[in-house]
Amino acid sequence: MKADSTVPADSACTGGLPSAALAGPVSHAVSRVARLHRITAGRLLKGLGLYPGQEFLMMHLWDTGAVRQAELIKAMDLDPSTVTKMLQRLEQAGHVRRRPDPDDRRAVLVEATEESCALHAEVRDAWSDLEEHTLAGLGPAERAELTRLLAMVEENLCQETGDCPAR
Amino acid sequence: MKADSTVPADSACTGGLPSAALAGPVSHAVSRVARLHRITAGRLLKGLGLYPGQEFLMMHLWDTGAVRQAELIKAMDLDPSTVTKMLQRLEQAGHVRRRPDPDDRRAVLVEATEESCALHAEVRDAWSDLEEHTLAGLGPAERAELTRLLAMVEENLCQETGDCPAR
DNA sequence: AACTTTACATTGGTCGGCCAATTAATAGGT
DNA sequence: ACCTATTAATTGGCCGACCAATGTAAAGTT
Repeated sequence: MKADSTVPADSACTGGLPSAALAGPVSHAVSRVARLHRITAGRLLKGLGLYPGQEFLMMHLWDTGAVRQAELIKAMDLDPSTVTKMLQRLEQAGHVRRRPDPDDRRAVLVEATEESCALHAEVRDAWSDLEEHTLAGLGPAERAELTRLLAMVEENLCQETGDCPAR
Repeated sequence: MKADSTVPADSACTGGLPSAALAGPVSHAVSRVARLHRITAGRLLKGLGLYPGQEFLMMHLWDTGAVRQAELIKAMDLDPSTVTKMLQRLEQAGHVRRRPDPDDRRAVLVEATEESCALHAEVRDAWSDLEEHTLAGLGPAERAELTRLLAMVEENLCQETGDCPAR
């Protein structure tokens, strides 16, 4: 007998409804998509010696050149401690260099190393791949609409959490 | 002088383009929305003694009653080690009970505790709040469209990552 | 000048989440 | 029966990300 694991015998406190997707279908979808998206990004980035999340930081550094860490934190909109630890790892990996700011002795200047510049194009390619995999099968209008709707959702959530760039 | 941090002096290897949002606008948006969504969920769940991610698991347990851990892993589509650790914490918090499966001595049966049932409604309410905050300002048609587009994206990504339920 | 507040960065702890490797028990094949 | 997969779950290690608390340096106040 194959173990009838599909008969929970109405055990605990089941109200009889499939709670998860029912209480918040979009929230549910957002969570799942986010996870899959991150995994995909991770796979693409793995060969480049980066972990998902680090690309953002590197991209920003490649764009801006040397910046104060505080600026970076504000731009990425992440917790300061998160950035500190990411930078420690990125520095040890040779992707980033840090030096004290001569003008402000508590600040730190951060910049991408020359070696990391080789990654620049590869990361961009990886992200193009990611974007394409993500949006495969969606037409231009659908992509535009998705972008618009996500922007609205982001706006909603960021004025809720308080820490959004546009404020 | 206030440190002209906006003049990187064309330092590193800047191609002159804002890489991040340019290489993958939707991917970028997905990442940001996901983070904000998770933070919001965390805030709502904090009072209930749950951390973001745990609601899914609990909701599933509330729905199904006692299940084998392997079933749970398949249903949540998470890494086995992730589930193990989550369950250890949830067990210690008193939300979950585990016992060996008599029919299969390597398997473990998991179920929500009676005390956790009090959370059931609260979690559902929290998720309703979350859903509402997320979708504020979007009309029914827009919500439907967003749901549809997210489902397409999820389909794309899950057949890419390999571990998707519908397969 | 001395004091207070604010800003910058770090450390320590916790959680979700992944991967890789391990142990134990069930199935399968010969 | 024996030996070999295959499956179930755990452990340890790592990373992103959060919060809380700390120490230091710069601004602002009196």
